[in-house]
Amino acid sequence: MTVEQLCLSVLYEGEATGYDIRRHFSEGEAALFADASIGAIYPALAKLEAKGLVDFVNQEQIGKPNRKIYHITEAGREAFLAALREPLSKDKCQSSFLYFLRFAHLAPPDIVVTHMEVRRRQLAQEVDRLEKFLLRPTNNPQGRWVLEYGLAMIKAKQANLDTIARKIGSTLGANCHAI
Amino acid sequence: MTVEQLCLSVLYEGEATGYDIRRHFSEGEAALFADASIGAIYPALAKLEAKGLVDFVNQEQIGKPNRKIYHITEAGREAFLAALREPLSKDKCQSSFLYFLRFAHLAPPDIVVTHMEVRRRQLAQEVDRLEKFLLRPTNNPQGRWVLEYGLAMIKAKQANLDTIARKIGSTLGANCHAI
DNA sequence: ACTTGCATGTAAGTGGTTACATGATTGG
DNA sequence: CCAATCATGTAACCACTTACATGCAAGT
Repeated sequence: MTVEQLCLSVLYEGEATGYDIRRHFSEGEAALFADASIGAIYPALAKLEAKGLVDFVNQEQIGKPNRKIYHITEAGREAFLAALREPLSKDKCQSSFLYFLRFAHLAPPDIVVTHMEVRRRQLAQEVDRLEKFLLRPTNNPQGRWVLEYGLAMIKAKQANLDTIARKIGSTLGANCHAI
Repeated sequence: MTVEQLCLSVLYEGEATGYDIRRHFSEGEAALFADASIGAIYPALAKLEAKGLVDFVNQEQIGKPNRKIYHITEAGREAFLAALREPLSKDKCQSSFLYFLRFAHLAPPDIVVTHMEVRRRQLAQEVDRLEKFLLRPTNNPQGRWVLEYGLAMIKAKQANLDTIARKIGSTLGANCHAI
């Protein structure tokens, strides 16, 4: 799952600019399983073009910057399908929130409360976002699976957060080592 | 969540060698929210020692290599607590499995089936592992929260996998573009 | 005989991130 | 008037991964 492969995967399903691809991984459904920053996407697209896996058309716009609209080539399709047959690397997840929670008894209670509230808000927002995606009728089955997976994860996180929130009062009150 | 901070967090709760710390993030509960490779841990410990945040005792063993047993210093404790007050970076998750699933209709059906089976086995294994951890009576409340969180996530993943497995036969059979 | 576990460490290479540069338009 | 959105790109920097080097003991 390098940025190059991720770009190819987006272009497999349709034309896009670097900027479009970025949005895919920040706001789109692809954000559920990967990330790609804008500073990584542009060099990746340049490399893909050098390899002949993608090409682009320059589109001039009035009042807006030019866009390079990228398309996957036949060689690109083949490369993508070939990559899909390779063994999967193991999933990684890195949660600063969970790390914090693990040592919550060492942090000032007000910070704990703030982090919990922020988390709650973020999760609710994410549920909204995904449910809107699911309402759109154009999703293919695979896209829906991913969205449903994401939604299930977030709802499990919400349930967990509630459980912890209930426990946290007594525990933190009792043996808080923080200032 | 740099490797240095992760090392500090482990040493805050007790002495450990670099090797011990590695196990913490590969087999321990900390694996649920972070990762740190052995090649990153040793340099991190050296830097922490240079900063005076940790120190170590050399322990010679018979029939086994020497161990450097690291301890956190008072300055180290302060640095760790200070870091705990800083804003949280957002959680990242990268799932090759989900990426594959998103494009499963383009992969040969036998590969899809294999990946699903491997996934099922991995999830079951992880449930076992976490449940054993939860049986141990020595966990502090925060440790238990993390474990329960991890368990809830995996069970949600299992439920989801079952749902998809049921759907996958019809969908893949109908519009498989793969060879 | 071979692999795995224990245990430390280095060094080359990679695959990013972050910040910067540019610039017009739209909205608060 | 300032920030954000659209849009591309570069370059310095960074943290980490991977592979290697070493070596003994115990299990298969």
